[in-house]
Amino acid sequence: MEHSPQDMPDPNTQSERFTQARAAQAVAVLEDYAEMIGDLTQEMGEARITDIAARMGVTHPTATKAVARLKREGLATSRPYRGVFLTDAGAALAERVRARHRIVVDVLMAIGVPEETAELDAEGMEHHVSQTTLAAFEAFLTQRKQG
Amino acid sequence: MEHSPQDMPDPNTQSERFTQARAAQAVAVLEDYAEMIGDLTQEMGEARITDIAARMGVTHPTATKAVARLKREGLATSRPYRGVFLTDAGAALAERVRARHRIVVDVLMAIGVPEETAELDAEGMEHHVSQTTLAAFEAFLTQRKQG
DNA sequence: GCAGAAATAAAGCCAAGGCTACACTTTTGT
DNA sequence: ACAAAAGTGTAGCCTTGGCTTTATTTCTGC
Repeated sequence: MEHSPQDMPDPNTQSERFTQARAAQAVAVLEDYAEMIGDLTQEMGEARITDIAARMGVTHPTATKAVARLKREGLATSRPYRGVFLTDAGAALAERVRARHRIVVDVLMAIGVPEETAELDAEGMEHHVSQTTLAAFEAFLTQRKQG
Repeated sequence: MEHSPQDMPDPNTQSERFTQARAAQAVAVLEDYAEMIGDLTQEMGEARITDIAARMGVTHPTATKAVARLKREGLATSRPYRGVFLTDAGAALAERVRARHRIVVDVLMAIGVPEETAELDAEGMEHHVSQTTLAAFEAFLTQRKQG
């Protein structure tokens, strides 16, 4: 006797969702580091490995590895014992990430989430917010402001 | 001349956010598999490795490894060549995850995100939704329904 | 200008979560 | 009943992203 999964999405649809979520997660680290380097460059004049590591909550070798990956992906440059700098592509990514982060936090707060919690949760959530969802978020915020 | 990062959160606060996001990510796989096993058990009578793998979008060895981790964590049981079953703890986790998923999807849709996109994005976002945010989501949905 | 402190680099370990390839059960169909 | 198909298990490889330890370089204070 065959049971059929009436209440579940079909296997193909479902597997694509998980696959996509994994893909989003794979770029999350790049996004976070790019944004961090951008912020530090802007605020401190340069982004040093030690500061990056401290703010990301990792040890400096871990930060160094992440920067190596950024360089490999063409998002950053650095020379030994010197700071890290974003390429144009890296800066563009950082800016997109920064904007998206702000919108996610604003939406959470508009819904009633306290600011610190919004910042906390947004840090993980933002990487999974698609273009479509982001557009809906912006529309929602605009409407709230005007209404 | 010293630049001070006036527009950035202090390093400690910020590192805690990233650390927490990483912690959430670490349990995401457990949550996803637990929910999947629960769903399959309910809908098909049992959860077989092949079905789990197909729906998670991975190969069966990968699913087997994940199940091994679930067993190690006391969330599931299985015997060779037989299906996978959730322990009480696993079933409780699956139910929490299922409920949270539904709420996240509902919130996204209430904000104006199309259903399929909501399902897609929720799959990654949900793991980063804290208790506090979840409570705010529920309040938001209730208010919408009543208003 | 030099010694000690701080920062960076380099090497090597670990677990997680993907994969392929191959071996072995179990189920199925005739 | 037994051969073929399907399902499952196991081994081994890769990358990522953590970590510690140890070297090297740069910076700083006197």
